[in-house]
Amino acid sequence: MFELLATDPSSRARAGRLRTPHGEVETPIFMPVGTQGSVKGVHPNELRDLEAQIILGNTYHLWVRPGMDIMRGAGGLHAFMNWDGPILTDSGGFQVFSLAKIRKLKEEGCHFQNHVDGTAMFLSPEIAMEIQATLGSDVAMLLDECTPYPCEAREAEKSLELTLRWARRCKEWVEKHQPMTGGKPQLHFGIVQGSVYQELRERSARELMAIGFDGYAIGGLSVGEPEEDMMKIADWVCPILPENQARYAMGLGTPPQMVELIARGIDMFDCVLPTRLARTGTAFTHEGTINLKNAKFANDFRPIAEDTHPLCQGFSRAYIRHLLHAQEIMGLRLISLHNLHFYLSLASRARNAIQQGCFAEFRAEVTARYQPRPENSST
RNA sequence: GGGUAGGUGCCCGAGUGGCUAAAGGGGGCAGACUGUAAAUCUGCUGGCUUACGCCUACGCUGGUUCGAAUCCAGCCCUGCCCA
Repeated sequence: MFELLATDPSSRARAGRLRTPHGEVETPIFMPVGTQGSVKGVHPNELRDLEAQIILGNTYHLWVRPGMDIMRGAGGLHAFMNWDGPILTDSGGFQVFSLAKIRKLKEEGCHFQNHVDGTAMFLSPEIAMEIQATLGSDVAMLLDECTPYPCEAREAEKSLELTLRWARRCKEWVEKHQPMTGGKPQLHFGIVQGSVYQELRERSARELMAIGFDGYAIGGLSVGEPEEDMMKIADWVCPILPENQARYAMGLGTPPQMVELIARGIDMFDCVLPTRLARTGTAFTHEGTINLKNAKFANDFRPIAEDTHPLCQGFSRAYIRHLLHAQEIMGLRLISLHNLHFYLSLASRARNAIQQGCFAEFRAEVTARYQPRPENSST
C-alpha cells in the first residue's frame, strides 16, 4: 500500500505513493486538518482546487458532536462532509493530552467529561477503532497517550507501555472486525511515543513494528520541546521504521520544520498552523509569516505573496486587511486558502525536488529564505 | 418660553468628596498560536520620562474644601415633554 518512488542521495528524504481506499496519495504530503468534519472555512471543491490529496478528521470531536448515530445515518464521514478523497482520522489520542483537565486516564481507557455539555464519556482503544470504522476513514490512527513536555523518563516509559498495550488491543479489534471503507480495507497506523528519550523512542518503534501496522506515525512532538529535540527524535526513529511503509509526523510543523523532517525521512504531515493562523490574520510567505492585520499593510496593494493560488489572485494585502478589520469572513477564508496552498505546494515542491534529484538545493533554499520572525514583510 | 434628563478619555458608558489617569465595552496598536474546546487568547492604548516622578484631564467660568469628575453658583450646549 506504500510504494517508494524515489530517494534523495543527500538525505533520508523520499518520494512515494500511499494507496488508500479512496485514492492514492503522493508523498511527501501535507494534510489539511478538518477536525469536526470541515477544513475550517474551506469548501471541498476549493480543497480539490488547492490539490489537497487527503484531509484529517477527528474521532473525539465527531463522536461528541454530532455523534455516531448521525454518522451512521450519513453513511460515514466522506458522504457526510461531501469529500470523496482520502481521509485520515486521529484517534482522540491528542485530546487525551490537550483536554487533560477534563479527563481521567486509566488502563482500560480514558474517561472524559466532554467539553460541549459535560457528559461523561469513555474512550478506549476499541471504541476509538470502532468510531473510526463507523466514520469510514481511509487511515485510522491507534489510540495513544501523547505525553506532555517536559516528561520524566519514568513517566514517559510508563506512558509508552500503556500506548503499546493499547496498540495491541487496537490490533486485536481490527483483526476481529476487519473494518472496510469504500469497499476496501481501512489502513491503520501505529504511533511512536517515548518523549525525548532515544531508548524509549526506539523501543516504541520496534514494538509497534512487531505488532505490525500499515504505517507509522511519530507522536508527542511539538508539545513544548526544543526544535532540535524534534529533529533528533525523527533522526532516531525513521531509520528503524520500514522503508516500504509510510511515516507520519503528527501535528507538524512550520514550513522549515516540514522540510527538515522530510529530509529525515518523514512522508506525511498535518498541522493546524495554516488554517488557525489564517483566522487570526497571519499569512505564510517564503520569508516567514506576516500579520495582515498590521497597520503597515493598510496601503499595501500587492498580493499576499507573488505565487499565491489562483483562488487568491486579485486580492491585495490592503483589501484583506480591510476584510479582517471589518470582520468579513472572506478575509480569513482567503488567507486560509493561501496558507493551505503554501503548505500543499511546499510539499509538492519537495516531492518534485526529490524525484528530480535536487532536494538538497530545495532544502537549502527554503531554510535560508524563511525567517522565523521577519523584520520587515515588504519583500 | 416652561419643565425635565443629561454633558466623563478616539467612541459608548460606569463612577456622586480622598483608594481616580478614572470600571466595563468598542475601536486602535502589537504579540501568541504546531495530531484545533481557537473567526481564539494575551498585553498596551492622555503627554513627557529608562525609571522614580512630573504635567494635563471628566462642557465653560468661578466658588466651598486640607482635598472636587463628584458639592455650590452662573453660563454654554444636547435629548425628551408641555406651551
